[in-house]
Amino acid sequence: MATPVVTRFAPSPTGYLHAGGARTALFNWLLARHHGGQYLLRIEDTDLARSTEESVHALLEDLSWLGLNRDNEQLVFQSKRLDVYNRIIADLIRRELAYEAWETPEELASQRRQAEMARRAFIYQRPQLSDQQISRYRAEGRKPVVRFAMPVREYRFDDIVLGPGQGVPASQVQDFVIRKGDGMPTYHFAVVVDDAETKITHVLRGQEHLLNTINHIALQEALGYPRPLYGHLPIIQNTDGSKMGKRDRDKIVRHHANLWTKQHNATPQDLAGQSGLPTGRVAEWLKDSKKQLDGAEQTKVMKVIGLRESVLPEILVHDFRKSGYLPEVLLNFLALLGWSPGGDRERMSMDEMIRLFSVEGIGKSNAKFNREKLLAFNTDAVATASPERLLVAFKDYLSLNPDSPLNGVDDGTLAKLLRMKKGFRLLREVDELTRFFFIPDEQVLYDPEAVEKVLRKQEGQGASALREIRPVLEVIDNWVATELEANVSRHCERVGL
RNA sequence: GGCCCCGUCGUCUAGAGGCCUAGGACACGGCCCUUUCAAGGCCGCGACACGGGUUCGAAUCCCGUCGGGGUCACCA
Repeated sequence: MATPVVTRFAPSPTGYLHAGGARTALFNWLLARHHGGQYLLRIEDTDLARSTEESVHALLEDLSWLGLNRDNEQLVFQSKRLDVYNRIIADLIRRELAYEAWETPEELASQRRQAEMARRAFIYQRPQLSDQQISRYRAEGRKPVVRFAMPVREYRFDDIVLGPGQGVPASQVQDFVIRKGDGMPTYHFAVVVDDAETKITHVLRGQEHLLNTINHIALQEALGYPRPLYGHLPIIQNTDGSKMGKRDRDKIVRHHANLWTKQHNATPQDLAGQSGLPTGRVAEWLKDSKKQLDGAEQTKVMKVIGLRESVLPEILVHDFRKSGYLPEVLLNFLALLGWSPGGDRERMSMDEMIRLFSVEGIGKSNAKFNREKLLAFNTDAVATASPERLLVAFKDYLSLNPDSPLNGVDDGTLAKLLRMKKGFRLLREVDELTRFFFIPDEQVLYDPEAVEKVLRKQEGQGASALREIRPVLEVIDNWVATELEANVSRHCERVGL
């Protein structure tokens, strides 16, 4: 009997789940489900400055929308396990496999600068410190970090995606931090301890972790832990080849905000005032591309400058949900970014993916995120989805778009709207193209292109045709399709249209 | 820059030495349908990065070049 497969997804709660994270979660989930194993969820909140409780909620919400259910009832938070980590670290120090290091971040930064100027990679060198120096640092109030004394040798491991012999030569290994100045363990340490404790058998993660693996292996060897199988997934990129991240949206909003201030001869103060945000915040954000607005701030600014949600590329799972994609479609598409069941197979249900999933089908090269294809998948899926499925999805969409006038409309009517717009691509389209039913006439927005093309064409013939059809429709008692068709046709024949 | 990973149509990929005149999907182009926007139908354009080997035979194996990406945190 083979050992059961245990996988995990271990996000850090620093914001919404993004598409790349969702794919990592999906692959681990699929692997576990395919083998009838377990898929665990753990929260890696060791970064005190960036982790938030809201993010934890957002993460759970996104994961549950996607339907990637976990097998551990109790959520593990690393921040609540300090005693466990500290005990192990104390033991490593006692065995002289780890030690306290006293450099300040500034000192390290300057060492790195020197390395960079010398055009070589920075390798940390453990200084020989006397007891006096150490007590002097202590007296200064310095907080030491703990570093793992990495045995200097070549490290190699077999990657289940990239193949055998992955790793680095001895020249690249260095002692790395396992406990930070604030007392929290680093990712490298906590991940090794927790994976071992929960008996994780397979770790599928992004390729950005490939070289980290040697640190984890060294730690496992020092602690007598078994080594799970590692598989490093190709990275998801934007169409231009850059790494896909949430900055992409912020960049676009900033660009339009700057345009807006120019066109309206406005100041950052004006923008801040109108959007109800602190002036300093907005001014800094406008000129500093390293600063980012959070989701709520972004929405406020977009309202002021008249930027529509639909021009922003979706990056976060939340974005896709808000745009009106079906979760199973997102997952199907994400699965195909770096994995293929072989042959021509593309459109798959969750059950099919579980059945067909295998590590062998995971590719090695990076994949660019192609929204057009995702849209096409969604178009297909909503065209074949049952009315019940669509209604549920539509109501979910509306719950994320509280500003839509369709909120509060009864289910029967929503179902009719969905039927009426058959052939739609995104639920957002149904919303935007049918909201004229539910808002005052003067708020109805006309598509200028359509007005030109239809109403104004042939010297306003389009508009007058509509005017003339009105009395024809008014007198119809039995408001059904056949009746409408008959009356409209008769009218058209009469006036020669 | 050091180290590491990768390299089939514009994009995602199928392809595990002869099944390949390289298949599919999305995009794109044309035609059809349609007084909006879509959806739909038919047809088409389009790739093995380059150079050397190995072999009777290479997209598939080896080497080099070039190109892309990752990493070099008290972030994960």
